[in-house]
Amino acid sequence: MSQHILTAVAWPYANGPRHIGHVSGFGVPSDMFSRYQRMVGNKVLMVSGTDEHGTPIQVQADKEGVSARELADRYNRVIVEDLQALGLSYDLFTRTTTDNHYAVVQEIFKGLYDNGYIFPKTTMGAISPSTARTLPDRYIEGTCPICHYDSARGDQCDNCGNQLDPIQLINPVSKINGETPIFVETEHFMLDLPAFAEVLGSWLQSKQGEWRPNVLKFALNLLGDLQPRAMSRDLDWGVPIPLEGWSDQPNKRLYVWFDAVIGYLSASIEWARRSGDPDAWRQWWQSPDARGYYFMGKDNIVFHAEIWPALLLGYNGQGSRDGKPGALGTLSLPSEVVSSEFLTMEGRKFSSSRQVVIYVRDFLARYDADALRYYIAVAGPESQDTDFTWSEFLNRNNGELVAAWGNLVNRSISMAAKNFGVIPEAGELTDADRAMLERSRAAFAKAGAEFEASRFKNATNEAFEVIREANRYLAEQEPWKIKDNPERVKSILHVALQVVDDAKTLLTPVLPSSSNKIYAMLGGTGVWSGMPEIQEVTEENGRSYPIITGSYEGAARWESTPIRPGTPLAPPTPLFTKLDPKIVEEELARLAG
RNA sequence: GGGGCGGUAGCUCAGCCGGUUAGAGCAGGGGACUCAUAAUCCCUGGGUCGCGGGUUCGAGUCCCGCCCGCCCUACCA
Repeated sequence: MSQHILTAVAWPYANGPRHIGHVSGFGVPSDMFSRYQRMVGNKVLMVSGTDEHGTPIQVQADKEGVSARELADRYNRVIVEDLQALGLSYDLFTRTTTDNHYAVVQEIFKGLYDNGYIFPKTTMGAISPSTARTLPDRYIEGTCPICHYDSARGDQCDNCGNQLDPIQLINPVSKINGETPIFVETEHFMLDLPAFAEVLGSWLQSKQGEWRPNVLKFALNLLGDLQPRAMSRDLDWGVPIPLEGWSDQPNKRLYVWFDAVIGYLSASIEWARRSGDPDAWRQWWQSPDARGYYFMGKDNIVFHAEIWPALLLGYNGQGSRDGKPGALGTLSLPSEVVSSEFLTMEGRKFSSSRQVVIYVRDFLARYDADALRYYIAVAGPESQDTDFTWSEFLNRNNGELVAAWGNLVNRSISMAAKNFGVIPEAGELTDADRAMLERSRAAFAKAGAEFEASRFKNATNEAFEVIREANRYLAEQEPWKIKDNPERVKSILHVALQVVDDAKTLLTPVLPSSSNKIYAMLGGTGVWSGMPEIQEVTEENGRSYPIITGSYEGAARWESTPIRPGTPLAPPTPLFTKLDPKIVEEELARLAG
């Protein structure tokens, strides 16, 4: 039975290029999941985009002397190009600065407001006297009033760990320009999170045994101490507040996180409009059979397991104040929140400023996308922090991708091409032949269950066990030694090629572009697993921007497909590039400086 | 300070509800083979499962304490 699956992928923040840690946390895992789901016949809608509002972008833009929009435009394009180059199969990758996004965000805000879940509150905020801009707590530093540590942040003291209000700091200064902030009264809209405590609690309880325990535990733990949370900021770079007396205020905008999570919905709506059926998004958001999977790094759990569900519940009128659904109708909560851990770089945290980083762009300039995808699949931060090292990358690439998998493809096809020029027909099968074929067929159920559960390491390893078994099979059968028995050689190579074909299917979610190549090598026609493309689109207001989209209706199915004897075979060219061990030192030198 | 996660062979990691001699891949050592990007295959050495207690007939596997690393702590996405 075909199901509708929403793959909601965390939105990369557009204040700079993204590094391989980012894509290992959400991009590649969500793509492997989506490709697998499409192969089993489900209707996947995979959406994301760049997150472009908020203070960090404004601060970065000020530093560079450009407008926030110019900065966002620049990095939106860089990120779009990088994610496309990685082969991430978004149905739509858009951005948060579109008219559509603004409209959807404002609709959600109004729905929450009308249902009584958002209320105004006056608080004290810090502003910079020279720019008149609000300073977020993070950007204020001073002496801790409790332990007298001299570089406590406005929100918390790193030394004693106490949470602070920036107004308590002794000698507060702006981290941006060193001036002393002034504190003024300011009015903001608060989301009434406590009104959702009960319904969130029972919703989370119902996910017991279904979600990863770390995500669930974390979310349940937060329930105990829910406080109203500000959903607006004193800033001009953001979505205006859609209420009379507020919408025209140049310095009141919705909090960036409020608008960012709504992107999943707005992007779905934008995708539907572009597809020609403006209501098509409802099949993923309003059908009780549809499932929504959200992929992100662990730092985002609170927004996806707590705040986003609360926003949806409030919009639906399902919190303790009740209410009724807004104009879009009742919206579905996440089915699953899949959070990954963090990748570190040669034992250290990624840090752009300290050059402990490798950007996706730089990586792809020197290495193949599938090489990175493979590393992430098999050694990524799936259930715990993992360390990226260049020597591990070299080993994985040369020892596994090239030596085990690439070589199996190469030796099988090249023997068959050289001896017969076509895919040979099998004669009578031996026990060993049948065992080999059975082993590879059995892998579909096993690896499939692993992909379904987002356990990409296990899924990939299952495929590699088939590959190792196939190399062993060839070593034992020794077709090169029985040239006098061509019928037996045909059978052996037929079996080997069938297993190669199966393994390329098993690895399609992980290695789409090399699987496409193998598909073509074995005589496949048309598209096997679709690849994303960049399209330039123009808004009604005349602004144009790049999106990632694509048609992913390929031939790829999650099953063993019989190869067709007689199909012409050309001598193969290597699939993967073997790397010179010298790259390890070269890359380490780049890191250092 | 509070919460979460992790600490298993040289390296990267598997080890659901506790159950026979603790596993894989890579690296190391020895051998075989030559179809293949000197790839592949076979054999092999190697572990006080962070530390200390406890529960149990029996504990990497459960409980308590401690040490170390990482993440979050809600105005960093």
